[in-house]
Amino acid sequence: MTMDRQLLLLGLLRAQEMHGYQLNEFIDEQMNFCVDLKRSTAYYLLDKLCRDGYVAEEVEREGNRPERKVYRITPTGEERFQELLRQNLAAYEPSVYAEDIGIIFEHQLAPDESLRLMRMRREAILAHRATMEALHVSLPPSHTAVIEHHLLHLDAEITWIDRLIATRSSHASPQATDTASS
Amino acid sequence: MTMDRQLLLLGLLRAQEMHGYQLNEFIDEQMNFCVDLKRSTAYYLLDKLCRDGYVAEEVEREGNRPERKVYRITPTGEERFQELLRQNLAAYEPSVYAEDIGIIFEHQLAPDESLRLMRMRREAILAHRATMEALHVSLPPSHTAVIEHHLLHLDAEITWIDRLIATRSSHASPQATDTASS
DNA sequence: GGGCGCATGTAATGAGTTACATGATTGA
DNA sequence: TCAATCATGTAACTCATTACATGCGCCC
Repeated sequence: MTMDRQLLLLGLLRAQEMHGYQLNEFIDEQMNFCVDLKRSTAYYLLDKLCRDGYVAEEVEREGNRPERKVYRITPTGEERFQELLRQNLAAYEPSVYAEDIGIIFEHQLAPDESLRLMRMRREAILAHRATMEALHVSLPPSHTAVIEHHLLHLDAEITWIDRLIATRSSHASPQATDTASS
Repeated sequence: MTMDRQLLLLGLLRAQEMHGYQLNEFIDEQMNFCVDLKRSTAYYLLDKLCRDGYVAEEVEREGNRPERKVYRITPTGEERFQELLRQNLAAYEPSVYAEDIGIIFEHQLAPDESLRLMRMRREAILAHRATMEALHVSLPPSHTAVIEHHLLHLDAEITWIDRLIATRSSHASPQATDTASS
């Protein structure tokens, strides 16, 4: 949602004033694993925050480099940050999962094929989990809680797909049942 | 994503041809817990599926009731369904979680308040979990896998927030630490 | 005749992305 | 001088939602 992106930008600018490019770099390098925010969208949002009075922009130029707009949070923005943060921490927004739709219709495929596809998904999840674990050591400890959050959800996803694979296996042809363990 | 909504509509129409209102009712009553699809959006998507040749519409009127457009899947639509289903089952799309953003800045609140807010969220999650469990018995067995999916993710969410609450508790004032157990 | 249910939409808006445009500096 | 990096944006588009519009039938 929009509010979370607003919270993110305000929170980052609160810690340190920045220009757009710098902010984008930071997000791309440090937060790509938990937020999805395109560069132009960030510029667009910064502009909006500015129009709403939550941040102030000041044009600056350093030597002969291209001019940059430095954004810093305003007192109204600080209030907004507090409000959004409290809201975010206290609320729970039920998610929708794309996986659910497929599962509703899954039984319309032959068990063998269905199994094959679900095993592919399983591999994809495991691969993603491995990269998350790697981040665990490479990123600063401030990210630990976030990474653990992702790992827990990934484990939930694995548990679920494993159950599905197990129940489907009992309906599949004997050859197909064993492919994963070979 | 769009593709999953397309898959959903095609899958439902594949099982049984329907008119828009009927489809909307079905989704609202049987699937509101796992998909979020507004009525006008459904009409809009049906129209789009029609223009793309995946479904055919036929105007029908029963007695004197308002006329309705009955949609049924075409052979191209059937192919599309197969393709989307296979794609959905085999792929894993990493999620982004709104909760992550709040946690990144959580330590900027006083531990007492942070705790209070996280406990509120915990309650909200538990409440939602209870309604999910209730669905478990009230909905047809075809939904079992989907509900279990949600329950697993909800449990992950609870485990996570409990850990956060536990670590935060050690920094909070003694009175605040115990509020939940009273 | 008044309100509810059936049935379909449109118009306006918002949120976000993609692809492109611009122009300067730096280093090979 | 050519490519890469720094830095900012716009224009066009898609997707989805909200709020509203319409009109008939049915039942009290």
